[in-house]
Parts: sequence; structure tokens; C-alpha cells
Amino acid sequence: MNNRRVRVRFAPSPTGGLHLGGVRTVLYNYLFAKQHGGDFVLRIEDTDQTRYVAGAEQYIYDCLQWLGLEPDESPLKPGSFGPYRQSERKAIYRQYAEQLITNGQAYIAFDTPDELEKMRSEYKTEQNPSPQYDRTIRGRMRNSLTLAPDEVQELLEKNTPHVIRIKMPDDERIGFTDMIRGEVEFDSSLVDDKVLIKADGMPTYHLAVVVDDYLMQISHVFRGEEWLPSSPVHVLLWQYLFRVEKMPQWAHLPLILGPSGKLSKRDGAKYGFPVYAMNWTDPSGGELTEGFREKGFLPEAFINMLALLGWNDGSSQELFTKTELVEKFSVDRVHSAGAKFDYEKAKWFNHEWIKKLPVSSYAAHVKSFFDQKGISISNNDHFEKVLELVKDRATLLPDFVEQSSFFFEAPVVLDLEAVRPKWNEAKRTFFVDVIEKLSAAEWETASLEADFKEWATAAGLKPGEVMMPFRIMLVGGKFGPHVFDIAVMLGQAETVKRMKYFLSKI
RNA sequence: GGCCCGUUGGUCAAGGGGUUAAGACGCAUCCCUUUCACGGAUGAAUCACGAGUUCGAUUCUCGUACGGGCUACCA
Repeated sequence: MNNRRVRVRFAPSPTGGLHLGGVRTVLYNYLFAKQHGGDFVLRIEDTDQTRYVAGAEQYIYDCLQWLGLEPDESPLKPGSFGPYRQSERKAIYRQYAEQLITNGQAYIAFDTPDELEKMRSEYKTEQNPSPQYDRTIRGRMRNSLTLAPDEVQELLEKNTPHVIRIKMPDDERIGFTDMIRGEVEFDSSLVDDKVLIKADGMPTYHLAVVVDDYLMQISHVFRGEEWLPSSPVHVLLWQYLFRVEKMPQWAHLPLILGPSGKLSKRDGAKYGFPVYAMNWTDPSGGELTEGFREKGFLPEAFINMLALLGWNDGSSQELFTKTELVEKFSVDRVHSAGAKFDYEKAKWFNHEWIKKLPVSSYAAHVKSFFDQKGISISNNDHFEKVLELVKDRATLLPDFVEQSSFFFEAPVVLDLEAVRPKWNEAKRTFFVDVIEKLSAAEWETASLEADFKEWATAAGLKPGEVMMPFRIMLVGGKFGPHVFDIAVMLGQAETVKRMKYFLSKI
């Protein structure tokens, strides 16, 4: 089947940010759409004007761009099914809601928030801690079902605030086939009369999602499992408004879990790992939530890790490029059980991708971490050679700074304690001698190593004994790549300079 | 409370009536390397429980327990 149109919806709000679950939802929608040559559609849910934030919408685009998951259609890049922002479609929803009222499938409710609260506390019992606005109590509330027609008319003329609610039928089995879970069924009597149009005239998700999916000819949708309980409302709306056969195919994705329950922003703060794709600053409170990008993750690794959280291709392959994912992704291999997010495994993916990718593809990103530390990089070729040398040691991008800053700035503080206990005059003499000999040495790793070891032996020292001091001279500490690689990269003059500095300190 | 979804090592998971129940992360030990890594080898650790079906259940069925989600004029 061609003409697949797969969509994802987001509500950019001040509390926003794009969390792991959100990115994975985008990813699966994207993979599925691309796999079938279909369109990937992004809808923006700005149902409540007071909460909608333009910066939050832009943030979502930025994240998707960073990850290379740009939609084919979005408010920024409209297709022929616009507008793509919910607030711009207000009139459309109203019309369908009116139709439902006319057909007796929805009704107008005038209950104020206070009245609703009163109802909930009044009917609250031990057996039923959260009473719903459903068939059992709608007869006792102020709505067009209980009020006389002229009374309703009068209230409407006086612009009394009101909502439109769906009238859930009694004792009907409402089901559908989920692409992941198979047949799912609900009892209509147990579902409440959900609000369709709010008092401010904006639609709720329930109405908007159905109307939009119809008008935008959406064929498939991947959404979070938290939507499963309200799916009977959506199915019913499709039945009432359109033809249920034209309803998109749903896939309810398992939740991504934190250490306890659904992964939350708080989990990140509590356990020290990012939860959002990119840094997000709450415009109201100014609170910053760290993102995977700023933490030093590669988009390739981030996508790979997320794709595997709830899906695998049945083989033992774990590293997938985006292209491979598009090729191999399949809905029937998506797990139905929730998956706990493991930060250690996420870091492992990043480490693997750092090793796998050419350094040129992420050098610019790494450079930004050097900038943050006040180390400016002038020679890109040299920079990339350095990165190549230490990439095996970097798990997160900032690790490069730690592992290679000594290439750009001579260490000032040397770990002298690491060598002092075994330091003696013989070694000093040896190194003074080496400085001399270095001027004539061939500046290449293997020969330098051979020469150095030969000189040590000739001086009556074991090569191993002088390796560590040499490392401390060049690096400042007990870390870094092969010491002769470092010397070669540093160059003869700089190597000698650092050796002399060391000898003046010890 | 009700409804819905789920349950293979600590985590991600393959498998699906008869298997030594893959693999990966993490952990531990060893080798390589007189740094730290990479790489290599080895190890500890699992089918939630109870019935039923069956010659045989981790696998099928039903219960129970446990976990999670929903139960808003939020999505």
C-alpha cells in the first residue's frame, strides 16, 4: 500500500521539552513512513492559547533537525492539508461538534468547575475514588439532556460558558485492532463523557485527533500507551463522524520507564541523566533541563539507542544507522511491554558511535566543548588527527577535552607524585641525554619508540621504568594514548620543551 | 476502587511444547598494554507463582501476585 501518511502530534507548552518517549514516538512514525515511501506529518497541538509557546514549537523543530527526523509536512513546511496548527483550525472542529449534537451523539454541558468538583466529592466513595461524568450521573448535571430546550437556548444566548461532551452509549463493546497488541476491547458504559470542545472554544485532543486524521488522510499512527484508555472515544467518533473503516491503524507504544514508573523529568535530575533531546529552559521558571545533545551524545547514537528500546530485528545486531533502521524496522517486532531506560547502555551506544563514525562528522560538535573550556582550536586538520588518536577513550563528547586538551595547552600542573618515589639521578641524566639525542631522531612513532628503548637499555635502565616519567612530562598525568604517538603529534620542539619543564620541576 | 496493558538474569532482550534458555549493557577475574582505554578470554546471574492441558511446559489455557497506564474543560 502506498500513500501512507503517518503523523505525530506535539503540544509545545512552557513545561514542554522533548523527552525520550516523545523522540521515540517520532522515530517510529518516521521509520514507518519512510519505509513505505509515505509522508511523515507533524501536527502542533496548541489547544490552549495561554499555554502555547512559540519557542517551544521551535524547540521541537530544532530537536528533530538535530536528529535528522524532519517531517515532510509541518506548520513550518505546510503540505496541502493545512493549517497544521490546531488553533488555526478552530472553526473546523466546531462544525463537527455541532453535527454530533444534532445527531444526539453529543450534548452541551453548563456545569461550572465548582459544580464539577462538588459532584466529584459528593459521589466519591471508597469503592469509587474518582467519579466520572458518565451515563450514571449525566442525568443529574446541568446539561442539554436535563434542561428544557428553551432553557438551554436562553443560557446559550446569554453566552453562558459551556462545553460539548460526547454521549457515550450504554453497554456497547468498542474495540479495534492495534498493530502491536492485536484486538483491544472496551465497555462503553465504563468510559466517561469526554469533553470535546472546551469552554474557550478549543477542541480537546479527542475531537481534534479524529477530525484532523480524517481531513489529513492519515493512515497510520504510533502513539504512547497512555492513550489506550481513551481510544474507545476516538473509535466512536470515527463511527459517528466518518467511516470507521477509514480510521488510521493505531500502534500504541510501550512506555519508557524510569527507575520507578513512567520516565519523568524529575528522574533525570534525581539520577543524573538527561531526559530531553536538547537543553530546555522553562520560560516561566527559567529552570534548565539538560539535553542529550549538550551532554555530549551523537544523534546517531541517540537514535540507535532509542530505536532499540522496545524493538529489535531478531538478530544480535545492535548498531544500526538510520538508513538500516528504515530498512529493517517492523511493527510486529515492537515489544508490548514497557522498557526501563538504562543510561549505562545509552553511553555504550555513544561510545560505539564515536568509534564508528569518522571524526570529521562530529569534530565541530566536539569543538564546542573545547570552546566551553576556553581552549580555542585553530587548525582543524590537526584537531581531527588528535581526535582520531583518542576516540577509543571517549564515551561522551566532552571526554575528548579531558583526553586531549594537553595537545593544545602544555600541562602546567604535573602529577609529580606518580614518579617521585622512583626518581633518581640516573633517570635525570638519562632524560637530559635524551633531549640531546632527540634533535637527530626520526620523528615517527615506531622508530622513536625503538630508539627510546634502546637508549634506556644502553643507560642501564629498563624501558618500562622511564615510560611513566616520559608520559608525565608530555601529558601531565597518568592517562592518554600511546606516549610515542603523543610525542610525534606534539612535534620535536614541544616535546623537548615539556621535558625541560618537567626537569625543572622535579 | 474501576477499566486497560504488561511480566525471560540488575537492565535491554532472542527463543516459543523436548534447547547446555542466544546476544548486548553493567559487574568480576584474567590476557594484551609498565598510563587510561580499545581488543581478546572466562565467570556469576533468568523463564513471577499456582493450577490445568500434555508423555513432556519457560513456551498453550485459566487463576493469583506483582508492575505500569488511564480514571481533567492536559496532552
